[in-house]
Amino acid sequence: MNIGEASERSGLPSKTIRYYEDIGLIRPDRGGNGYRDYDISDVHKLRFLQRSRGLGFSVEECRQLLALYEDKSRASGDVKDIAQAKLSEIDRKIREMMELRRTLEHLVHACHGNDRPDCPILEELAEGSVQHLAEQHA
Amino acid sequence: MNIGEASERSGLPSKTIRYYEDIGLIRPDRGGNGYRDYDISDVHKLRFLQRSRGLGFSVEECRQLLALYEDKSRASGDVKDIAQAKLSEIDRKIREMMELRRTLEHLVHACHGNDRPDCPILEELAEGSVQHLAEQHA
DNA sequence: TCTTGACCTTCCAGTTGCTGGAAGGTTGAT
DNA sequence: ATCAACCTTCCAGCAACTGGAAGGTCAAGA
Repeated sequence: MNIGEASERSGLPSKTIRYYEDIGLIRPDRGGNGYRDYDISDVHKLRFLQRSRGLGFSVEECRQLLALYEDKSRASGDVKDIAQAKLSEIDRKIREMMELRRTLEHLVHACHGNDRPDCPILEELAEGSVQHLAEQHA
Repeated sequence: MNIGEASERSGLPSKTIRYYEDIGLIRPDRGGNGYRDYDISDVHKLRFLQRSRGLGFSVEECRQLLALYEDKSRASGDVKDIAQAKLSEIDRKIREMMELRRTLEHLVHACHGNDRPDCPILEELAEGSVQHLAEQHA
């Protein structure tokens, strides 16, 4: 099938599929006209990529997962390790975001939001009461 | 003061400070030797930038906030609007991440993680039971 | 005075993961 | 014949820096 159909079936834009080929994630055949020719197993891989990217795995992690996916002799522990590392990372990001949210909400509530020029949000950004947060992100 | 001291005092790497100048966020003086010369108000702006970036504002949003910060006649409502929009965005991101976390955790728990080749994580990635999630992210 | 090392300068390139557009070839239908 | 809708490659750009090369400057010590 052509790239357009592979795109529809995998849920990935054609541009992205070509990009994945550029970086060596998939290698479809070529027809006599120079068009890429995808078979069903290519579509499987593309869907696999679409889902794992959607789950927050980086392209490099996806490359590892795909290699494990294709390697029938792999150990499931290898996969679990990658997923678990990603889980911790997500937990960390969630914690950071909640901190962020708390600080921002505090600022928003402190601001009367009228037409007068004094603004607690800018004051705190300038003075540094929110420094602990800013540094957490650095 | 030179860029190194401004860097220390603001908590931003010199590279980043030069970059902020490139994109027009600050305009320090230059000494006779061509070195950038920062005064205390430059350091205030840099700290302001460091904190607002740390709070998740994009550089363009920081540019707006900085303009408001410098404009003594601004209305605090303008600032509140920006902060509130950012708050909603963060809420949305947190919700997405929690979804992600839930799915990943499910996968990790389903996987026995031993040396046998069958792996529930890869199976689900391949079969698409996590599709609802992947699509949320697209 | 010379030299060393820590600064500073500019410019160019790379990162991640695509996305957009230009310029052109192919295909299928009317 | 021609038209749209495909497909191809290549080049450029997004955010927000970061790294490195090549070179200028400055202060202190031998």
